[in-house]
Amino acid sequence: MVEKSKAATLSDVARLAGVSVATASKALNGRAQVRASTREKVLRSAQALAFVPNPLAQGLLSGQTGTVGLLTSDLEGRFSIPIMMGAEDAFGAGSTSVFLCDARGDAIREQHQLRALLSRHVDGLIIVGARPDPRRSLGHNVKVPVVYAYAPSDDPEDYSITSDNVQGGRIAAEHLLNIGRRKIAIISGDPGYGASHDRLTGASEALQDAGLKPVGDGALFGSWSESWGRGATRVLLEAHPEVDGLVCGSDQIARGAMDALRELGREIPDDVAVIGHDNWEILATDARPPLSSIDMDLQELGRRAAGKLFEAIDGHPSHGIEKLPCRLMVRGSTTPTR
Amino acid sequence: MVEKSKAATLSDVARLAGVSVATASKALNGRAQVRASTREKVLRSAQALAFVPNPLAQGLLSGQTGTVGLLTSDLEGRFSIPIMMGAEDAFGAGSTSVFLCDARGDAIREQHQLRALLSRHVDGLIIVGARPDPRRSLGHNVKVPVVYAYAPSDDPEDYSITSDNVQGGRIAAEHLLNIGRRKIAIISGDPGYGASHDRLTGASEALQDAGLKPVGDGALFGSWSESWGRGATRVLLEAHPEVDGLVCGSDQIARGAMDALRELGREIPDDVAVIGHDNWEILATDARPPLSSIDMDLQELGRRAAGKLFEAIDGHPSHGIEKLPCRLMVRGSTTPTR
DNA sequence: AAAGTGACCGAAATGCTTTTCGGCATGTTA
DNA sequence: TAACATGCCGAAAAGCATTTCGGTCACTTT
Repeated sequence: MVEKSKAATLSDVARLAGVSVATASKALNGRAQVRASTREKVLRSAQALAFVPNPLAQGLLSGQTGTVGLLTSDLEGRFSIPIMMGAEDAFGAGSTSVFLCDARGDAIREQHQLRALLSRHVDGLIIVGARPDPRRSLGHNVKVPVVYAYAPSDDPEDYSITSDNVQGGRIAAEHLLNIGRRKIAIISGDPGYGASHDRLTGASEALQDAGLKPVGDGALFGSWSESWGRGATRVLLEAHPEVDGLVCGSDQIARGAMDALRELGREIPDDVAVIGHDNWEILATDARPPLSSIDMDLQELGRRAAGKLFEAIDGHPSHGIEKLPCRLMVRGSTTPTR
Repeated sequence: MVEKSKAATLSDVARLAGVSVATASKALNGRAQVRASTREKVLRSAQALAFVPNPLAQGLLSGQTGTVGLLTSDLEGRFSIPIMMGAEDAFGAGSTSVFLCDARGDAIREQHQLRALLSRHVDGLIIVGARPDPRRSLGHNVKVPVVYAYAPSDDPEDYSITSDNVQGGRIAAEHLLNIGRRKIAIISGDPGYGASHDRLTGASEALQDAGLKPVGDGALFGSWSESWGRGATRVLLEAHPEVDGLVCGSDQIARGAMDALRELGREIPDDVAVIGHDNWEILATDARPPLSSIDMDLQELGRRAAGKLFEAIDGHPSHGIEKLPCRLMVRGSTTPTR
């Protein structure tokens, strides 16, 4: 019942309805020059045969294929996935299908995939980066609209949408301020990532606006790992035992920090409140206590990217870099019990 | 330089080469009835124009589109991703493109996506499940080859490839035996998952083969969470302090168990060795000590699924359920230091 | 020299849908 | 009633690559 034996064609429908294929086409597409009764007949025939127009033939004629390419530089990256979901969500709702390609972080491979997609005459492209730092533009000789998601293009003529890490860092720190913390330290992530610096900038600004400075020198860079979180926390607490709030560059770092705090005998969140970044559910919800975090709303980012691509395909392209604000997810690690 | 201004067609090539489109086609496709010098001319023209045959036109004629559908029931599930990568890897190497669809675990939505894929005349389908329990078959009225990955079909006529959880549980326990542990307990996961039972079965068999029985009653079911791992470990150690090895149903459980063990003052792995399942890098490698685990080799599973789908498309379908063996990943949690 | 044999190339059909344009028939107006 | 307008439908082309089949030309054979 999923598919008829041999996929009915338009001429099958026309024959059954007793009209020409031209008339059948017009009837099905709502063209004007068809009598109501004729249209009715055609529609019933199409229904009976479970007719679905062949997209290949349609595309051959119109030039539009109803497909888009989703080219990720790295499928492993957990950030690409929600973006893909959002995009797939937005497209799937219409009648657009998504070609998935993974470049494995390899530029050669990316070129290859790109050619494959273009040869299939995709109507547009979404380029999903693995990390939120700028990447090289595909250039203007690609004749279909392109939207860059997560990793913005280095060409301001392109349209890119990425996460607002400065704002994310800001609301993380503001949240700790809101629950009354004043001795707030910041543990950043890998200094090779722009996101590390942006998040730090945002958090620092928030503290500054409150007339405060981060405890320590505010430039604790390391890696995105739990062990860095543990190590940094120990060093930090040794030098500044007065710390009562910790803004961490990622959830992994926060998990490590929480481990270290527990081993140092600090209660979370009563002695020290901790907030992470990324809202990586599996790490955040199962922590002790559950970890508050900053959600980058990546699925929404994917949806927006898809929406912008649609607009560009319809002839209304955007330009520049759009930053999607992050959202605060409050959990036990910043909900004082006393 | 990525794409010519307007996509050269075969007749452009033919005109430039001074031959007919028929001859040009034959020359490019290696057909016999073309003089070598003519073929040469055509090839050069094609090169000059960067000619790529339009897959739409090709597909219209041949019935084959060079596309397959990848229908996942749940993109969030971290298990689908490596499988997709493997499949995309296998297809991308050839000239097949992959349509990605996410059913969000909804049967209605799945039907919708399925129709969309079939209307696009995909040459085959890979159905990726979110969990390794059997799922309903799509049935035989789908006229293209179908391969089920991770979640097997309930119809033995279909071809499915899934992870061998019994074998995975077995090698986990065997590994602990190999490093000399004899008081081994098993903490299973969610009893609603067949994988929980299978992994338990495998581990129990291994112990039995060694003339041992699992410490406790061997039926500790709970959930796939860290907190379950913590709780179960505490209960277990209270009743059976002699435990020296722990087979956990997942890496999350193992992480929880390790937390609890540390709080109980047990050294890992010297007092108690711990092994998880799934080899979820982010949890396993950053644990203290790094967590040994069982890798389901999901990327290979995806590649195999793609390979089998190719064979089926070529007219050589397989049937039944194939189980892909798991691999042991040894890390610090089972590498005694004294 | 006439008939025959390959080798090689091109016209045309195929696959399916959409669109344009011409044509038929009915109804309307002078 | 003749001329015209309108509404509706169908033939045909376009979009592109592939394949079949018929045809041309050069060369061989008798």
